[in-house]
Amino acid sequence: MTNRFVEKLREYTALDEEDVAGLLALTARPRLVKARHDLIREGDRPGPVFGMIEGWACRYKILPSGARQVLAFLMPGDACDLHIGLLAEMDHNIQTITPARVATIDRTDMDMLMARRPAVARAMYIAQLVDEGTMRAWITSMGRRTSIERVAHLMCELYLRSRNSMAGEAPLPLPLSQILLADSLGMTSVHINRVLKELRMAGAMTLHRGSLEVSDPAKLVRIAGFDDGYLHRRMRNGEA
Amino acid sequence: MTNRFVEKLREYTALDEEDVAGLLALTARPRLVKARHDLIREGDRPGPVFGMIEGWACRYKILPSGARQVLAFLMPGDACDLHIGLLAEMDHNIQTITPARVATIDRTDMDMLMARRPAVARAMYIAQLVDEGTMRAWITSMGRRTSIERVAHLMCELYLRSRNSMAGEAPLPLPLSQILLADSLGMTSVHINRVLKELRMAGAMTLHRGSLEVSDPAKLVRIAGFDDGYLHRRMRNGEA
DNA sequence: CGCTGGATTGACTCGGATCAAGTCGAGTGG
DNA sequence: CCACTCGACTTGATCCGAGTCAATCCAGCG
Repeated sequence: MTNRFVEKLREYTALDEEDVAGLLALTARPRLVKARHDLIREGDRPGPVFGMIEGWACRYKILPSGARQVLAFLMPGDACDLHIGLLAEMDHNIQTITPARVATIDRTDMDMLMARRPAVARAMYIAQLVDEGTMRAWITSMGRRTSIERVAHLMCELYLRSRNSMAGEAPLPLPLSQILLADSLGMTSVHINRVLKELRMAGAMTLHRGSLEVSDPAKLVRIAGFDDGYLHRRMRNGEA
Repeated sequence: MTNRFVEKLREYTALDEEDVAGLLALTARPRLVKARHDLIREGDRPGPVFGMIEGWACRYKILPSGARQVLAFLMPGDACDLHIGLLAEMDHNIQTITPARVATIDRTDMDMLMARRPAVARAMYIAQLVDEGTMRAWITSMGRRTSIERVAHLMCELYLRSRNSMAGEAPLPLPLSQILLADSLGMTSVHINRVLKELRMAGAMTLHRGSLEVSDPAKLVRIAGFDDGYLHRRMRNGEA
C-alpha cells in the first residue's frame, strides 16, 4: 500500500516505515483532476504542496504575445515547490495534461513531517535539487543544442526519469502532443514533426500517440549528447 | 559592519540582530579569488555553500561540442545552492567573472544556523525560490522571445536585481563581455553586438565596457515585455 | 610599441519559422 | 452505423532571423 510519490522519494534516499507512514498519511486522499485543468495560476497565492500520484502535468508561462513556454513536465511521483508558500504569488501556471490524481499536502503538515522525519526532508530536498538540475539542462538545450539534439535530449530525460534506465524494452507511456513538445522546446509544432520524422528515419526512436518507443537507446543518447549526471541517479543497467 | 550577502538576505525578510550576527560570523573571512577562476567544477563533490560578497561569477556548462552555456549570473549578495551537499556531484561549473570576495560557508555551520534562526532559513529559502524563478524566466526567454526581447529582458533583470528599481540614474556596473552575454542568451557574440546597437539606436540603453546605462527604462521594459513578478520583490519606485 | 582579446561591421548561408493545404482519428449526434 | 466536426498530425513552398566567415578596429597591458 504505497503510491508513486512515495516510491520516487524512496529512490532518492532510504526511508524507514515511519517516514513512509507519515508520507502516506499526507497523500492518502488525492484529488481527482480532469485533463487540461489549471492546478494553480500565475498571480495566485501559493496553496498546498502538490504531489503527482497519477497522470501528468506541466508548468508553463504565457507571454504577452500569447505564446506559451512549458517550463517542466511533472510525471507521476513528482512533487511541486516545497517552500513556495514563502512567496506572495506564483510566477507561473501548473496545468494537468492528462486526467490526474494529485495529492494536495498542507504546507504546515509537510513542514512538521520534515522536522520530525529528517529522511523525508532529505528526500524532498534531493527531489528539488533534481528539478533544478533539470531546469539547467533545459536552459542548456534551448541555448546551445540544435533542434534534433534538443528533442532527443528531452526524450532521454523523460525516459530516464520514468524508467531509471535507458535499457528500453516496452514503449514508454508519454501523453505529450507535438504542440506541447514544441512549447517546451521553443520550436514550432511543424518543425517538431519534421525532427521526429528524422529521428524515426534514423532508427533511433518513434513517438506514437501516447507512447515513446526507443528502438536504439545508444543512438538516441549519442544524438542528444546526453549525460545523465544532472538527474543525479546512476543508470542501473543503461548503455550510455 | 555588514556585507552585501547579509544585506540582500535582509531585503527578503526581516532579520534581527542575532540572525545578522550569526550570518556575519559565517561570512567573516571571505576568500579572495582571481577573475576567471573555477570555484567548483562539474563532477566535483559539492563543497561549502558559497556567498558572493564582492564581484561577479556565473554558473555554466560545457557541451560535448565545446559550446558554453551560462546558466546564471551571480552578483554580490547572491548565494549558491543551499542543499547541494546532498548530491554526489556537481552538474555544472561555477566561475568568477571578475576578481571576487567569496564567503565559503561550511554546510554544517549553515544548517545549524538555519535550525537555530528560522528567519535565516526563511531568507535562504526565499533566495533559492528567486533563483528558481529566474531560471524559469531564462527558459522562457530562450524558448519564446526574440533576440532583442531576450537581451532587453536580461538587462532589466540584472538592473532590477542590483538596484531593486528600474528608476535609473547612474549607470550600473556590469562586468559582462558580449561573449559572456552571447553564451548566456544562446546567441553569437556577433549577433549580440548587432542587437546592442539596435537597442542603443532605439535610445533604450547603452552597454559600455563594464557598465550599463539605461536611458529609457520604460522603453526597455516595453521592448522586453518584462514583468518583474518572478523576482518576487515589488518595484519600489519603478515605472514598469 | 606591439600583442591580445574583445568589439564592430559586412557578405553570405542556412536552420527553423511561417503560410498553406491536406490527412487522419476520435468523438458526437442523427 | 455513418456523416460531421474538431484537433492534432503531415508535408510542401517560401521567407527571414540569426549563424558563419572574415576583416578591421580598438583598448589595455606587458
